Amino acid sequence: MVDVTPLLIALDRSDYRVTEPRRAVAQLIADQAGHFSAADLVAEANARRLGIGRATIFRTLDVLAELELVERIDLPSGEHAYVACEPSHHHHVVCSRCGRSHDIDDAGLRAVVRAVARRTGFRIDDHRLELFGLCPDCQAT
Amino acid sequence: MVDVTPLLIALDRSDYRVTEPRRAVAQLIADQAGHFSAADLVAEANARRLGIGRATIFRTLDVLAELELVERIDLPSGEHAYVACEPSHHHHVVCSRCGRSHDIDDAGLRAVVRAVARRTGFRIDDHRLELFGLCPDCQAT
DNA sequence: ACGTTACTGAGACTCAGTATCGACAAGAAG
DNA sequence: CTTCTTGTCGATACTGAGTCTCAGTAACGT
Repeated sequence: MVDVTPLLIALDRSDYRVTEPRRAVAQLIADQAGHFSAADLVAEANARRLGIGRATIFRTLDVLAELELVERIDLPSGEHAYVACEPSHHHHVVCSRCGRSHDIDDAGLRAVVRAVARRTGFRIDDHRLELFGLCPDCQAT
Repeated sequence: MVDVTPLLIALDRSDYRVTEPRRAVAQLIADQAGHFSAADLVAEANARRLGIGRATIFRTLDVLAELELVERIDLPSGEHAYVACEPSHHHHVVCSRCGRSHDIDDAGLRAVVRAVARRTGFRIDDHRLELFGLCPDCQAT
């Protein structure tokens, strides 16, 4: 449940065209409560009879991932999923019950990366951190 | 290029049976230089005419992952891969050039996890950290 | 050596993601 | 407003990873 407008604004500012199907997919994404898979969007698009092709959904997800409006995550189960997020480098805590995610910033990770680089001699270019657990709401229930 | 024996010993100690196909798959894994995919093993098994079924390779990988003798990782490209490793909780630095990986321990990550838990209110149960970069050898080249 | 039962290979199957292609529409230019 | 270019569209065929089923087989406790 996010506002669509930021997605559309960012899309407009980019070199990609703002098309009807892309608006629709952006809306679908904004309506997702937690993380979602491409298949979820396809199913939802069909349910709403939007007439959007499967390929278009995958393509739009690629575009949005490219613009960092959406991020690919890998669930512990190994499945691929996406979460809507702010366009800046960061990581996510994902609730394994309701699927909602929070963005988190560095939180000391840079130091960890540096420590590992020093110990192993690797030059570290990229990293991925994903945290899974229960969000405050789901703990309460 | 790892020794197979630890794999076989651990397999023997477990409740799983030590079968010929599993020995063969363990050997294939021990022969891998860096990370590898299920498809790599299938191809290699065919090349060596081991007569091992595709399903068996997937099943054996599941077993070894269960025993934590092998770990599933997700490459930046989104592909699934595996690395052989010591059976204890830890993370990996993966060389994006040669694919070799090093195990790393905590390295301050626990503190990061705690910090995130405190800030977000999440109860964090599981996490995944993967680092990608160039190993010392590949930097030199 | 025997019997239970986990394991196996073959092959059909599912499902995510990709490639292709002719039709279409977004948006720049006039 | 019209035209033109070119990015994008939906349909559909395809690929390739991973799963499922099942009848036959082999591991290993007794």
